[in-house]
Amino acid sequence: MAKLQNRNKLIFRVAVALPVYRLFDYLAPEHVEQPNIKPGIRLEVPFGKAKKIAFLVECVQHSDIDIGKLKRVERILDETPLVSTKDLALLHWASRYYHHPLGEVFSAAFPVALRQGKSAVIQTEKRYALTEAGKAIDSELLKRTPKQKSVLEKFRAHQNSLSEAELSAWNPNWRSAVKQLLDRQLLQLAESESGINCAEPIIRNNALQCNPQQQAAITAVCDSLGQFGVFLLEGVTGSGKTEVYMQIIRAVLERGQQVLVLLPEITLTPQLEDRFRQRFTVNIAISHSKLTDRQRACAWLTMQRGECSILLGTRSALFTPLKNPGLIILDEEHDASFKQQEGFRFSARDVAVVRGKLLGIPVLLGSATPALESLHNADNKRYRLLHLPERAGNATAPVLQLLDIRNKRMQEGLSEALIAEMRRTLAKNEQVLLFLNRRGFAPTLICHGCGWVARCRRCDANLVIHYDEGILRCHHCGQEQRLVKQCPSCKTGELTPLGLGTERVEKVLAELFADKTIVRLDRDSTQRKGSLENYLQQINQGTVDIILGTQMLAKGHHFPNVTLVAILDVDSGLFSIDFHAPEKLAQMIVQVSGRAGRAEKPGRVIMQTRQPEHPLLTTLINQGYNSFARTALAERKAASLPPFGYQALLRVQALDAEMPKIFLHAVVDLAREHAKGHTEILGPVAAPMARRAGLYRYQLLFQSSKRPELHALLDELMPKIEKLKQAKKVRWSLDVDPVDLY
DNA sequence: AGCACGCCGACT
DNA sequence: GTCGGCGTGCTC
Repeated sequence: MAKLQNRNKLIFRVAVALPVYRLFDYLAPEHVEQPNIKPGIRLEVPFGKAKKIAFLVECVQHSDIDIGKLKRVERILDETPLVSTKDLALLHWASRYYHHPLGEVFSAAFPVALRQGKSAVIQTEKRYALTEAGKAIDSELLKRTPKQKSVLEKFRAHQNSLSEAELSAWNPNWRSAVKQLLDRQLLQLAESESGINCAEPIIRNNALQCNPQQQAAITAVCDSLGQFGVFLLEGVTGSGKTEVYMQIIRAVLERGQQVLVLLPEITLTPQLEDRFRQRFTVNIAISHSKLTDRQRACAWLTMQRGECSILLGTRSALFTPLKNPGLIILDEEHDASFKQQEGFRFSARDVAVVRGKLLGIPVLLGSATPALESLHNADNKRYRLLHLPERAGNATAPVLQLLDIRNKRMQEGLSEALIAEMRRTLAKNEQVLLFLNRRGFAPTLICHGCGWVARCRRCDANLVIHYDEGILRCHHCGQEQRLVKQCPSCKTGELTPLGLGTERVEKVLAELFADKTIVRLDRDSTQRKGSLENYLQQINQGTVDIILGTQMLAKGHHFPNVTLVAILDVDSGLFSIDFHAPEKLAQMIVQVSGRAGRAEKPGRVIMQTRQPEHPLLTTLINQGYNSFARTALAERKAASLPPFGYQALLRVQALDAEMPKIFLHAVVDLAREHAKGHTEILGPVAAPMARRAGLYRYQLLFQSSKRPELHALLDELMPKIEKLKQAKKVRWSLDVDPVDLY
């Protein structure tokens, strides 16, 4: 009966941004004819008591839900889909591959403003600039209106022009002063950045001369424009990858096509943007997490309409629609920040490759230290390897050496031999860079009397001493407490800092090199906005002698006058339980090394170690990253680990200590029903950090030598997991191709 | 994810 | 006697 009634009814099957796998059916709005309606458009639908934005997945004639219970779509937000059919196919693929709800995948592809239902018009930001009078006026004349004076000076400090967002970031109460300055004709409305028509020609004629390897790489990709192909550009630091990118981009632009350039989170320095703007006269859009929602929506829409030709962005920009797609570049492809680590856990690198395939365009992956997966794909001929062995210009590669510190006298992590090398370098007026991947003063506070250790109350972790702030801080949940003076346990023992952090090294450096300028670069010292840029400027002006820092030193920044790099504690990276750790350590060493010797002065890299015979280190030093990678790949193969096996990790956490385990046992029972011979179910086991931020954590690893078999299992399993009654009592998420097992 | 419905403790 | 705690269940 119901089925009869349902005939000829137009039903919209939609995805909403919820952590549920199923789709929802709605009656089409009145007077809507199917041929006009295409999947991908945004809709407003009544959902429970609220209204929600939904994405149309398909139009159907029949629903499994009783037609009387269907609600009607409230409003159609887009006349035509904002994403192409091919990109819709990409989103469906990603939802299937990562076993993540389609609505949330759609959500990730749209900028915040659009997924909240705003109309797809570009809200261009107003931009203000000093008038000629404003540039000329002596700011002292404004001293009786101090707010206007400070606004004027702000404009002078920023090339005389600022956007609304930039002003708001500086001082939220800028509007009245700006209005007064507009009235006084010291300020004017400037041309907004987007919407300028593409000027001819698209390139300024300032390309660099390329060496034969660079030329070969450019030719290889350019010959493949207009068709799918993946290229892995393996080029050491300073080998001129960016120049290769730019010359290929030029060829794409000349075909009237657009380029998507993806960069790791931290490397999105203005440096690359500057180089692109100097080279290309086309409109360039920028998209990363530090921009406002409006700015990101603007970048997304201008690319979608073809008003910009190049997009420079981070992971989340991957799904930006392109009117005329021509090329996807993903720089530093090995970088872990391309993997989204929460919610919809996707690898921007892997999805970019699939996108290139669907769009029929080349994908260019670049790195000095390619991921083992990528090298393996090159071995299989799935990717084509392009090699840039030479450093451009006269720069010579840095020399890597191990410094055996066994039984050596150490001063807060610095051996005497290293200190002597530092003095020699500084005497030549050259800079020294010290790398230690641990913030704070010391990672442990221990009682010399009774052995008590300062632990986080909410995590299985020690509290880190931050002397400068007078606190103990947990680096996993952020919890802080006052630095205690007396042992809370025995009340008598002496509290001793154990281990080494950047703060502690900074203090000893200040004693050992009292006449030198030392800069510490880590998350703590660069928290204030712009302070990192400030420090980098000081370093490049040569007013800094010793640079000390964490991970953030390893990426992107050029320090031309640094001739000595020291990695203070290379050993701590050698003994991680995660099988990715050797790869990450080798990449880190090579990346840090790349900071030295970029100019004509040769660079040296000293690694302090108590494991001077460790094969990872000796292979890397004597034979280079590629040989290390070969060895590591052979080990992965022997153990059937990725990329020779396929993994998915089900993570669970809950306030209750037992629930995660109980839930995972129920999952294992379900999984055993479906698992085939090539797939193993490992666990449940406690997560390496069994408690974090007050939640107890367990995990279950699926591992298979056959990817289709693993995915078939997950296809069956995930909807059933969702319905498990224990699932409501825990927070769970699936991570396909996990890159860290924490 | 929100948001409401639904049974057990400290308050006017 | 009520206000409200967050456990559980649903959303077309």
